[in-house]
Amino acid sequence: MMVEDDLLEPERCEFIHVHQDVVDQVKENMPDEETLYDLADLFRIFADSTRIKILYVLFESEMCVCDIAQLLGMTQSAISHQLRALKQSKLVKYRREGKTVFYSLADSHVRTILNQGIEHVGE
Amino acid sequence: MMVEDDLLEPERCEFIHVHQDVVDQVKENMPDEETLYDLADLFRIFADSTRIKILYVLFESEMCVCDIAQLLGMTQSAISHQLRALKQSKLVKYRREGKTVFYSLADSHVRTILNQGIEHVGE
DNA sequence: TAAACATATGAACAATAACTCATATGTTTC
DNA sequence: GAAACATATGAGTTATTGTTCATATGTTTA
Repeated sequence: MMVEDDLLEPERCEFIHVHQDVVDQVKENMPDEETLYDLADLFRIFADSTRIKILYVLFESEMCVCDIAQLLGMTQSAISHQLRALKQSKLVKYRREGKTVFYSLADSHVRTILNQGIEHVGE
Repeated sequence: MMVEDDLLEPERCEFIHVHQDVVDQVKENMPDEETLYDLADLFRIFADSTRIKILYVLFESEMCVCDIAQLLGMTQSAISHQLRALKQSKLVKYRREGKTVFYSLADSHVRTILNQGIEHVGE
């Protein structure tokens, strides 16, 4: 009739081996769940080569959607969708000038993050 | 009989507006395709909160798979799969001691990248 | 060598996401 | 106001991925 608890978690070992103070340190320094999800969402933006290309383009100059599409050899629609993602993550900002919308980098962390990435992959 | 070329690319504007020297700068500073894919692959590893948690855990101490699973309240299998991804990206390294495998951080860039991310999301 | 334990991994499933296509919105010019 | 242009966006399709489940591999001890 009674179901044993340990039967429900068969894949984890029973005891933790590291010292309690390490466990405490981990819990103290671990960001809260919400921050962790925000972090993952942010890095997901960098996890696509099209978006990385757009960021590299914007390193040089602010630019309209049309020019970015031309430069990267992609459709206006595809670029616009990706700019939306970059905008939502506050990595780029924009200003309108007549029919044209100019995008530019919004954040100084972008360069550092990409540079550290480049260093890691070894280029 | 002949199909016009411009009918095949209806979504891009015809001309590029920025000056040629900007175009040249972009092409000069843009990493090559392979590097861009490697970069995207690297950031894809950071794009998951489970893997970020594992990295934060390893900030404190090297640790066995079992302890990481316990600490994060997840199955051994799930953690092992993610450690594999982290290993393949050379973000963690491991050493075997009897039945136990200890994982630790392999790269100093990890902290910088995560710290910049934290700063960006504003914590 | 058998049993117990720690870890790794293949397959399946559900969820997410990039691009395309079609179309809508916003702005300027005639 | 209509036409032309620049940009944005919803829906659909295909591809990718995180977790679970079952099981395999590797190590120690009896």
